[in-house]
Amino acid sequence: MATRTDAPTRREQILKEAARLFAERGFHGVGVDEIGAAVGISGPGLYRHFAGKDAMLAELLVGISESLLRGAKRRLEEAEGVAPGAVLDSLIEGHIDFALDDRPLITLHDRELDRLRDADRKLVRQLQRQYVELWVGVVRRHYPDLPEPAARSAVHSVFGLLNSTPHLTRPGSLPDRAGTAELLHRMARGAFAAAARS
Amino acid sequence: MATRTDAPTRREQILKEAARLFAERGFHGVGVDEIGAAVGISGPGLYRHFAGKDAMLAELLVGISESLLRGAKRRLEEAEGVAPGAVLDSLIEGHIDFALDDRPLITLHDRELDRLRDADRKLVRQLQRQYVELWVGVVRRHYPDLPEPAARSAVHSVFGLLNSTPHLTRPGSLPDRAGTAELLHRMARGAFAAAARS
DNA sequence: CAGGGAGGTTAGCGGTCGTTAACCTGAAGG
DNA sequence: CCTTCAGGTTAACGACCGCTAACCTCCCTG
Repeated sequence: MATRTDAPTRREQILKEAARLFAERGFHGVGVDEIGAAVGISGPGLYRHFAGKDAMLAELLVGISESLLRGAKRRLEEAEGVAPGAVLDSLIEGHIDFALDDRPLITLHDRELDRLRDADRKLVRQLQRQYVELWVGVVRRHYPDLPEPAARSAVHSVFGLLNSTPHLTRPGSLPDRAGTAELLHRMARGAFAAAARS
Repeated sequence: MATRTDAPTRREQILKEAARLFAERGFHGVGVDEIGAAVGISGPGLYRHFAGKDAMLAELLVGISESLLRGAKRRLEEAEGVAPGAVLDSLIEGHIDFALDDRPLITLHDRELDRLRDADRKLVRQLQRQYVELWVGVVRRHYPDLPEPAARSAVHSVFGLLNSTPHLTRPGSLPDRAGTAELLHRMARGAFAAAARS
């Protein structure tokens, strides 16, 4: 995997700033002029790169959903044959990395879905559903006695737990990334274990 | 406690519908005409009851925060002298009841805070902080070895877990309220216990 | 039975927002 | 050296939105 060292393209700059602004003030609370100003150009200049404001949100949400699902699939394949508990740990770790490193995206992910055009929303929902079902499968392999509906609820709840990071430590980045990650990981595992103790 | 049987006032109708709409489409995504239509009057008619759209959101958010804090204080007092674990259970139960019965409000509570005027936002934040600190105190009494910053992070994360209910079961009300509540309760307890296992 | 206030109505104003149109500019390529 | 084109610019349009103004209509009350 070529960890990119080249400068980000203008499109990428725009997406990054748009994500931050959308997460801070909501999709309808941000004007195109603000997004443009955040990357040093003026509002209408954005239309050289995107068809419209909606298209930016769509690309962000589809990108997140695909990235989450792709990462989870990769971790599932890599863990072929190992203990199901280890696979679950790997999924949790991946989700925490995402939540800690791409906080605006995680926020948008479950907050602005309904602002999408029908086709895009369907796609994002489908990707999200696949991601959830992948988790449900792993959880049930590790806790065979946990009924499927309960497992699905538990997965959603653990997502809520892991996605709570944006609420911690408002402005500056987290004080102790490793410690926070480890605490979240332990809590997620504890929550699943408690869900399985019928 | 006089469980009210009388009809809701117009103000209350408006607040309820506004909460639902704000939660569904975001504060900026809802027009006053829509809110009016939801209670059978037209947009400007709302101004007989509220100073403006901002005032509705402010009243909603202050109301939620006060209600949560008041309930938690009451539960804390009622549990004078009992085991700290039981107090924690009572707090969890209260928060779950709120999350299950007032889903739009719980959604607004951590989503639209930044749309408030400065004075209102300060007030709501202060109430939220008191609520969190009350939880932190109870958690630390039950798990004395858990350091305070970790306890605070754990409380925020458990809120994320409990507040995830709006994401479960999209349209209709939950299939099994009691079962859902019990699952959430167990998971919250498991998450706290895991956080305390250094 | 006057009258006055509570709670509506519609018309419209001023501002903002997303988007388009028309134009400009600097760098690359034949 | 001329052309082209990617990537900007400003001006402006149309739609929408929050809110006010002006008016109406019951219903209660002295």
